[in-house]
Amino acid sequence: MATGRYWLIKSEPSVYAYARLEADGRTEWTGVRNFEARNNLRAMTPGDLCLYYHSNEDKAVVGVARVLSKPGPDPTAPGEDWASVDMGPLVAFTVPVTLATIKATPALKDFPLLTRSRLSVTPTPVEHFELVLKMGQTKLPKAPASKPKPKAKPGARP
DNA sequence: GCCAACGTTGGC
DNA sequence: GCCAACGTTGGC
Repeated sequence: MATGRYWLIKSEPSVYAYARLEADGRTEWTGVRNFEARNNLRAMTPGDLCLYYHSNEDKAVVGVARVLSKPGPDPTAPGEDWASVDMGPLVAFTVPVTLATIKATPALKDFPLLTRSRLSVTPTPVEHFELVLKMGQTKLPKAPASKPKPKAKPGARP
């Protein structure tokens, strides 16, 4: 299916904050040194959306990033079997969704951020993605990349 | 700054 | 192939 998958990626804000991704416009997501996280990176396809979590200092999901390239080798580990992808900013959350809030939300008790707390790249079920987005009082920008226009609902607005 | 969780390494 | 030791992540 053309519809992309959903992920959660982590970064310490002092190392690479979401605001910096917005300033840069695009960055190569490198430095993942965990096999499972690497395999998750390799499963990404362009257009996939990632919740962007600030670990340590903020402990909150602060925005949505978008995968801009196919996965490739991680240039920061030449000759080794790691992976990277290009990421770009999509939208910053109106309100950060804190870890405390997530933990206090029963519908998110199986959110991989909680159940796989030490993994820096985790797949995220679409319902978790949408709920966190809603909790961040944020909507995705309309018609991002290569998706067909949404169909008008029959008998909708005048 | 401490500590729990857990992935990774290396000895046997 | 098991398991203890070690290192790292990340919350508190």
